[in-house]
Formats: sequence, C-alpha cells, structure tokens
Amino acid sequence: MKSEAGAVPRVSYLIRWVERGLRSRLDSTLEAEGLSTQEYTALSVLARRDGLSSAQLARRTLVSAQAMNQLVIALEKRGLITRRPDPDHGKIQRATLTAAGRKLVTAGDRASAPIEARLLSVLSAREIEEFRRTLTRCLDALQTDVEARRGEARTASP
Amino acid sequence: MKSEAGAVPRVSYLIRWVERGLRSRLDSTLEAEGLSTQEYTALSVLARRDGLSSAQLARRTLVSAQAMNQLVIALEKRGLITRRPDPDHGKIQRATLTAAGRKLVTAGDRASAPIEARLLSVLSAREIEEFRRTLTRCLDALQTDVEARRGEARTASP
DNA sequence: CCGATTTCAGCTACACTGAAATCC
DNA sequence: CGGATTTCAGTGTAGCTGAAATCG
Repeated sequence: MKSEAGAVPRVSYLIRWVERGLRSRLDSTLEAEGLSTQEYTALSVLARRDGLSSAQLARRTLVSAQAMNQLVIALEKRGLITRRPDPDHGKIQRATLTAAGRKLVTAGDRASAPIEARLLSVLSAREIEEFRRTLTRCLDALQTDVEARRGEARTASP
Repeated sequence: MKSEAGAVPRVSYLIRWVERGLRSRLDSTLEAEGLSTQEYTALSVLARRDGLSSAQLARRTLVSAQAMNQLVIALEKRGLITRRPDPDHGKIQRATLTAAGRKLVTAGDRASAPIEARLLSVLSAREIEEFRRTLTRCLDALQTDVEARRGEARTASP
C-alpha cells in the first residue's frame, strides 16, 4: 500500500497539469474574441444560471467573493451583463447577460469547443460521462468542505 | 445533442474549479512546511523520477521552460536539490534531491495527504483508479498536442 | 546554422487579504 | 448584533514573453 501510494502521481497533480494545459490554450483562443478565460467562464455560468449574484458565482467557482465581484463589475462596465438588486434583498445584485454578452458567450463557445474536444478526444462517450460526474462529485466534496472550514473558523478563532 | 452540450458545464470548467479548490488548500497546508505548492510538486516529481532536467519538468507539468527553470534555481539555492551537468551534454542540468529535499517531500506528503483523501473521499477505489487513468490520458493528449502545435508553428510562421 | 537548454530581465494577470459600508 | 453581500484598496506572486548565451 505504501509503495502504491508513493509511486503514482497524486490526482491533485494530474488535475493541475491538465488545467494548465487547458488554460493556456483557452487563453490564446479566447483572446481573439476579446475575452479572458475567467470572463468567459463567468459569462458561461450566467448563460446557464441567470440571475446569480457575484457571491454565488464565487462560491460556485471556488474563488473569493472579492475576486469574483471585481470580475463582475468589469463585465458590467463592458456592457456584457446588467445587474439589478434582488427584490427581497436590496444589497444583493443579480446579474443577467445582455444581448452583447450572449453573443460573446456564443463566440467563446465556438472558439473553445475544439479545445474541449481535443481534451476528450481520447475518451469514449461513456468515459466522458463518468469523468464529468466524477469531477462534479469532487467539486461538491470541496465545496461542502469550504462550508465546514468556515464553520470551524467561526467556532475556533478567538 | 445541441441542448445537451449547452446545458452541462464544460469539463474544462470543472477541472479548473476543482484545481482552484485544491490549490488554495494545498497552499495553506504546505506553507506550514515552508513550501509553496509548485515547489512541492517539483520536488515530488523528482522524488519519483530522479535526474530530470528543468526543461523536462516543464514539459511534464505544462508550464514554460523559463518558469520551471526559475523554480529549479530557487530550489537549488535552498539546498533542496543539487544539479550536475549531463555527462553527454554539458548544458543540460540534471536535478537530484538532497537529503533535506527528500525530508521536505516527506513532510509535504504527510501534510497534503488529507487533502487528496478529502477530494477522493466521495469516490470508490475503482472510481479513483479510473479517474487517475482518465486524467493521465487527457494529459497525454494535451502534451502530444503541444508537440503538434510546435510543429505547426515551425512550418507555418514565416 | 539549427534546435534545445539554460539564464536574465521585465511584466502582467489573477486572485488574495484587509477594511468598510450596506442590508436583513 | 450577527451574518452575508458588495465595494475599495493594497498586495503578492505565479507564470508569461523576450532576448541572449551555451552546447551538440
């Protein structure tokens, strides 16, 4: 067991390396559309889940609320999204894609599709499905862990 | 098919988000050992594959040769690795862990094991194995793609 | 001369922490 | 008052590109 665990690269590494490979490719392709990868990502999420607040987006993508908020503000300034206060809670700003935003997402989708396809080209349809499910479950595990850690911090820190 | 593709988050996103979640956790745990995540990663790879050059490390982890070299130089300055020229090629510097380096890798392994375990806690042993294999194959696909792109650039750019 | 490795230098994008205001 | 959201400000650093030297 000891030799097994030590001899194989950690899954964490593999994920990072794959992420790096994808990231650089996405960056250069999306640049042509005038989008950074994180801008495109945020817009994509909004395309599927309209009306999320920046705090919600931050939790979903495991970045800090401040980092995401900054991004959202920039997107609004560029006219790619609009934000309006939640009817029940005036502080919460819910974001929606503008027509320009939707258009850019579509362009980004087209530009990035070959990269995703390339990544998955070595997998069968069944494997892709399982891969996606596995990643989703891992993400859930990490997200609930965030909440658990928040809970600890609340009770532990003086 | 159209609706399927649009309705589900891209695998690329999922990978990035999981990577983010892992990264922040690894950063804070390893910091206690005086290691950054990439330092620890480079040391780990060397622990398994002794004598790699920084250029080889860079290719393996899909970062630029310059970025990796910088890291390797820092590791040498800290006395965690030594480098000696390849016998057949005086320019190539092959890296080896020092005793201090091996010790730190072990400490890092201990510190990071719970994080990896947490990530995989929601998966069965069989799923973990398949996950690892899938990630490895994706990494291979991206790495060979790098070489392909290098080839294109060589023949395409004037 | 070409290709790969290493190195130095400058730079930027991304995301972080801290602190404060607002809202329920 | 506590907890969440948003915002402003300061900060750090990981990784990039460019350019040059070395080597086979």
